[in-house]
Amino acid sequence: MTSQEQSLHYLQSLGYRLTPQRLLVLAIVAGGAGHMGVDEIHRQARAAYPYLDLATVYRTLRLFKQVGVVTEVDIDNRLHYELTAPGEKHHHMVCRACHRAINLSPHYLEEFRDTLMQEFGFEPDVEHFTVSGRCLSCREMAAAGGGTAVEADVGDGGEVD
Amino acid sequence: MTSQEQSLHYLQSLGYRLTPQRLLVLAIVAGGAGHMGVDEIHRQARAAYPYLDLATVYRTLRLFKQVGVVTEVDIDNRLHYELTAPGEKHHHMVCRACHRAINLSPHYLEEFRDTLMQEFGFEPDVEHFTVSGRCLSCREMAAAGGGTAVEADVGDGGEVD
DNA sequence: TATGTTATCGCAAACTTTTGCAATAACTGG
DNA sequence: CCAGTTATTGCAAAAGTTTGCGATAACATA
Repeated sequence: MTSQEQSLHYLQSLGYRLTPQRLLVLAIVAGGAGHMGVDEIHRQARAAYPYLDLATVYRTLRLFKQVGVVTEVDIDNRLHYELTAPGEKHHHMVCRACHRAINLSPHYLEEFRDTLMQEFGFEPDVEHFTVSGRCLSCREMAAAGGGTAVEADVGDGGEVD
Repeated sequence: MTSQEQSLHYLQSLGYRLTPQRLLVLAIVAGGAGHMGVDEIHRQARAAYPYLDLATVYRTLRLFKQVGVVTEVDIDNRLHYELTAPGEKHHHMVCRACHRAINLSPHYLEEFRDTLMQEFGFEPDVEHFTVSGRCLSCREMAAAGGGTAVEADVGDGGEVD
């Protein structure tokens, strides 16, 4: 049983229905390399099934995220999704300057999570976890370029995961 | 010199201009108790200066956040802002079920931050940090209510901060 | 104080994401 | 396999947030 089929069984066991739209979106996210933007998922989905609406894509991805099938990453104020790889989960550090996403092993979060659970009874969503910040190269660049007030507008950002 | 005036001087020292709109927005956020929604800030601002546009409020708050004057908190997919209190900074845990925000002392983040800096050279924005998850009471409720697939729609959420 | 430069504003429109609603289709039980 | 229940869809519209652009006003210099 592939991991896709597992996800589908899991959805069904939770009482959700298996629709062609959901199969399609899952297949596309599974097929894509790394994080995919919502619009790209929608575009690919339309190629196979032209009637599929953007709202359905959003709803489907929200559901997938809720049950843990996909992982949501916010890159430059836009939602991106990737398959949650069980066993080799990872989180993300997204640079606020170049918008590149760097993988982060869950190991770094475990301690933090445990502390929050013990101290506050608060269960953080480490499944869907993203830290924003500045990556090494952007920090170096900023240090070299020096401190103008008006921040340089950064282009599209580069390859991701 | 009040902390508001300090913020304004700081803005100016970075090369940003001091405009009535910025003074107004800063005063309102400083005057509000706890996190304020963008629309509420806008409404209050309009009372004093009816021409002030929503886009300006957004731009102003984004700038304030960027320079660290305010802290952004995402509550149920809506942006909220509060004054960054230097010396007594805190972060937030936002419950994804009841949307309540619980304060989190920076102490819990320091170690995490140091690790990321050392291992990856990545400087996380712990200034503007929010963990989503489920709070104690919502977890207990979920455990009692048990596992229907369709999640109960949760109301407006309660007091914050 | 007068003048030039340019960051900022207001407005309008775009973009991203969410939501209401009637029609449809997935699952259930007979 | 058929009918009933209701989750899900597509569509349209709203809500929240961002952006382009010409006009304005803040700051610097003289």
